[in-house]
Amino acid sequence: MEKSKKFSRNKQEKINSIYTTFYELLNQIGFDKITTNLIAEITNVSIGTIYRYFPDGKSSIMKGTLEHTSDRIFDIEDFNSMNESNLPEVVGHIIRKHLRVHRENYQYHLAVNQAILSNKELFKDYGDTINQLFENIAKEIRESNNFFQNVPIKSLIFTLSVVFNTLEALIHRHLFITPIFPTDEELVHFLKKMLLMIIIMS
Amino acid sequence: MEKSKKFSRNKQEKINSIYTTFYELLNQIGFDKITTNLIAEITNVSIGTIYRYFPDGKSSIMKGTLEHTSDRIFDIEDFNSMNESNLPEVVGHIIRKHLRVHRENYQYHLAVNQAILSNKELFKDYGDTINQLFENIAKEIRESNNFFQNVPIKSLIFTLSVVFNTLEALIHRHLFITPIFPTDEELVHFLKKMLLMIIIMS
Amino acid sequence: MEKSKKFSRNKQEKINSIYTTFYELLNQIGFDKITTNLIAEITNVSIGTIYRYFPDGKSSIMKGTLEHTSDRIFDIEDFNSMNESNLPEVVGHIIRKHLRVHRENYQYHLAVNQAILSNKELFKDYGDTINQLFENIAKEIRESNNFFQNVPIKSLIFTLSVVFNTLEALIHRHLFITPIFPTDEELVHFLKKMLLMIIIMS
Amino acid sequence: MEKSKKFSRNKQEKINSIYTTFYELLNQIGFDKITTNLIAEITNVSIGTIYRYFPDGKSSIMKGTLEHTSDRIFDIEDFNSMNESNLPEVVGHIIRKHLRVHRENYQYHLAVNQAILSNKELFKDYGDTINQLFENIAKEIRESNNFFQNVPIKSLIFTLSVVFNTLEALIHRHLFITPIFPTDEELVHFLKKMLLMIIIMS
DNA sequence: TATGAATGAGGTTTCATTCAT
DNA sequence: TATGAATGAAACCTCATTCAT
Repeated sequence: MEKSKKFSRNKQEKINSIYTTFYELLNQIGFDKITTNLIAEITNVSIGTIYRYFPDGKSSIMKGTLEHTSDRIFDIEDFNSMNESNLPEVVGHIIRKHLRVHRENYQYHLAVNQAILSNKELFKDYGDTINQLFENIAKEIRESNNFFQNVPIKSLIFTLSVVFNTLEALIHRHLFITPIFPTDEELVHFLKKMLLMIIIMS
Repeated sequence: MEKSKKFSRNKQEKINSIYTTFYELLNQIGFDKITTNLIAEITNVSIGTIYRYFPDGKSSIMKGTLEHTSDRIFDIEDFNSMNESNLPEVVGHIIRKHLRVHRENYQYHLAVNQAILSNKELFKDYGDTINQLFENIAKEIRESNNFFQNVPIKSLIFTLSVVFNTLEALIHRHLFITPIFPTDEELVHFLKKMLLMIIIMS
Repeated sequence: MEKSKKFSRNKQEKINSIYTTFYELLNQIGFDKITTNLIAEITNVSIGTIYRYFPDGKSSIMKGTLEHTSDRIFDIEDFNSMNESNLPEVVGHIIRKHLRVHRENYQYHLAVNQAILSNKELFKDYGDTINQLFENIAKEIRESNNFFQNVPIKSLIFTLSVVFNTLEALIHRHLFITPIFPTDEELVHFLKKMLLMIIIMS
Repeated sequence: MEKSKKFSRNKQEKINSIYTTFYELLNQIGFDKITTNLIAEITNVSIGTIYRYFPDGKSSIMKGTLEHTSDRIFDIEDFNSMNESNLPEVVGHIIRKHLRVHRENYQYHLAVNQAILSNKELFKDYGDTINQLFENIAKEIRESNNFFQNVPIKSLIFTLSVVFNTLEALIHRHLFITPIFPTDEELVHFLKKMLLMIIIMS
């Protein structure tokens, strides 16, 4: 009954299902093979509608997806509970979590990387979003955690960024290019040492 | 009749110039914008011929290029001269060289990464080639350099591999995803500390 | 509630602003690039409303604009002041004015010509309007100007029509197809001679 | 038998049939309604082939057609036989011929005008072609016809051009916009007077 | 009566690949 | 073997028009 209507009006619903379809397609066939027509067909939305909400087509949707799906990169709680004694433990936890998230959304993260490589533009805003996130985390952990109080805020943000980039870079290579260590646990062990060193040295 | 004959090259010559053209085009316009017709035109070889030697077109050529151009990842000489006292210096040299090579062949390395992500198959042989290279380097430097003589060969290979992967991972992220440090020199400085740590700790 | 009500106009007001928008758009971007959606957006009227008043969309609006904007082709005053001695002067004035109006509304006149060529139907009424105009002018100038009193009315109308057509034809070609003379002033000079000849010979 | 071949190779034949199809379509449905797909379908040539020979699609074909069909605008013979005594006769002949050609290819000339108005670019080269033609005619008639010998060549070219433009402008208006005279013969009579005047006055 | 979200036919163009010569 | 003209599927995107609200 609902279905027989030719024009169904529910803007947000449509946008969401476009995102959902896109996300699923990323996992199923990868960024390169996705076309606007395919998205339209699967979402059961007309191409016109897709271009109404995403004027640049595929790349607009990818851009939106990056922000929309913007997975919790770091949970602030992890940092808040951090202190001198549990530092290694917390860092280990963060690494493990990060690795797990990437494994669980393997195809998605692969596709995001593909998308970034084929269109750096896409990543511009995402980069800003992440930097914003670092600033927020830095502020919060300095407030709630006296362990970080005498670290200058700028320095804290920068350290966070280097840690994050190192983490991402090595996990990316390990998962998508070639395994750096025979087991994930060895990678975690290695990363723990590296990241602690970065934190301590800065 | 003999005179009017066009300058005709033999099979291998043609294949080589296809590779050359392809490599140059990668750096000039990037993987996405290369078309088989363009390769044919520039190489002065017919499309038919291209498909004769590379039945899958562009991706065959990319695959071949990966093996063909397999750039000297590490120069063995760099390692041979290495000893306890000049270790930091040599590592710094290697990092700088690696970074420079990637910057100078930006599009090529970008394309290689794209190719790997979209077709892991392609990377299989390349991975083996690299592992082979590590073994060779390990053997050679143990022979020529008493600094490494009491390190077990397996351990040496493994350390080389971790160092290389870390180096590649961070340079890749710095160049293709987002700059990790404001300047290349800061990245080099950071990498130097990291890699030395890895070497020392192993 | 009353307060939040948008400023709403009545039917005729809307139609008029659609015409105005259309006319401005013609001169700004040309007929081809105008879309119904754009008209709606700029006029601040919904597309639905546009289709309510102009069931055939763009071409309806063009048709209406032709009648609505029916620019003063000839100012009767110009003729009224005409006499044997100032004939060349007045003719020159009319030509210059005509040319200026076309230059100033280049895109509009271009669009009108395009519209006529692709849909002669559209021009039917316009043609009648113009003929009516000639009759009116002929009558008026005969009444107010004894210079034309002994010319038979039919003949006067016909002469007016030939003059007008010649004028339009040459200005049209000069502006829209290819410049007939290097400068506008040379065209005016040429047209003056031609039109005077036509007038004298008839 | 011939038909069963999937790939038939006859470059020039294909180009010619594209022109033929285009010309016929101009007469049948007009420039605006022609699409590359339609041309391809009717000509029985793939779209790819069309774009191989006409890289800008429709407008390339129109451009080519303009040059290809470039109807004999003036027959040089008409001018060669011209002298002081038969001038009116020859001019009349040229006008009648011109008018007849336009009547016989009404739709084509209409379409050309439409095309020019919607894309002036198209006309650029055509304009040059015509100017070239005037130069050639001017040279030839000065050589073969002592009637024109003491007219400066520049002046002759210019007069030809003004005559041609006036002729075209009025015929265009008479045929495509609104009849200037009740009968063609009256138009011819009028044009004859006008053109002779232009020739004499210059 | 007014709105504007939604539609989708229809146009343009590209390029990997085939195949007649 | 080599050639390159020819193919056509498939991508992109626009915009006139419809219709649920």
